[in-house]
Amino acid sequence: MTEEGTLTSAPHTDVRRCELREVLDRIGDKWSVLVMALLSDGTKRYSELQRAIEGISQRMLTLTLRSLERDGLVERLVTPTSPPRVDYRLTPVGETLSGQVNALIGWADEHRGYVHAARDAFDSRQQATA
Amino acid sequence: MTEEGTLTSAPHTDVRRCELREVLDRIGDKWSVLVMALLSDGTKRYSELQRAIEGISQRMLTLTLRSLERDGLVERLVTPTSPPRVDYRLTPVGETLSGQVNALIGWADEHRGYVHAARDAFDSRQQATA
DNA sequence: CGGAATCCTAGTGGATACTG
DNA sequence: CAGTATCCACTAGGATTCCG
Repeated sequence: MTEEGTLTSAPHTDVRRCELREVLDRIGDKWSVLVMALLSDGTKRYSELQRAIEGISQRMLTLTLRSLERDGLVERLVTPTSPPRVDYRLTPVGETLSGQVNALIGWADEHRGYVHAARDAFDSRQQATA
Repeated sequence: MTEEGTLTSAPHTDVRRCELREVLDRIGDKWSVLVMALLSDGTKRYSELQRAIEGISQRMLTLTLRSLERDGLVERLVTPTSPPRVDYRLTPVGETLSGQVNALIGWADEHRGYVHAARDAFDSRQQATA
């Protein structure tokens, strides 16, 4: 311990850093939470998701669903008819994460005005400087 | 309304989609929440953050701090001495977001075992197929 | 000390075409 | 319908250098 105490703070920060990164890697991507938000309304087919999300490519929808399935947050239900039918739904754990995300949306909802105002103020300050 | 009702679900989803994207863009990047987590322990200097986060480049630390400041989540306090001293701290709103992030960490903590297990199971299933 | 500017690479994700 | 495969563009972010 070469003279710490003043610079490095609470060691628990380091511990939590790892899992923090994990969640963020999980939900921080472009589509995962959007898919989960839709599935929180109930089971949906692949094509339903594709149309509902609008802007997502087939590639990304598939990749997103796969990784959600891989992590046990979404379940894939295949009905081997012709044409095939595949439904997706949240697992119980997926629902809990969806709940957390909703809390985050709540925060955004509550503070969006503040953030936008701060942003505008900052930008005009910058322009004044430039 | 050209035959909806069966495919597109709850319209509130669309509404929330936007703010959801905004929060995620805000906290989804590589460093923002890490910086906020550190600042939740109290005011810190630029160099303290740089050493504490370890792995962050000067460029990214500066960019991260700037965007957090821009959104009114972090405050920048300059002491024009020589050499200069700059401190950063969370704003009250920044603290509330930090709280949300902590909730997310809580979720990760609680379910990390489940997610890892699901992941391993999925991967070995894939390998069996291949 | 606390940055800004420039350069460059790696990974994320879009467009398109093809398949069971 | 529900994907897979390939190619390509963009940008987040790292390394380095310079500045007040």
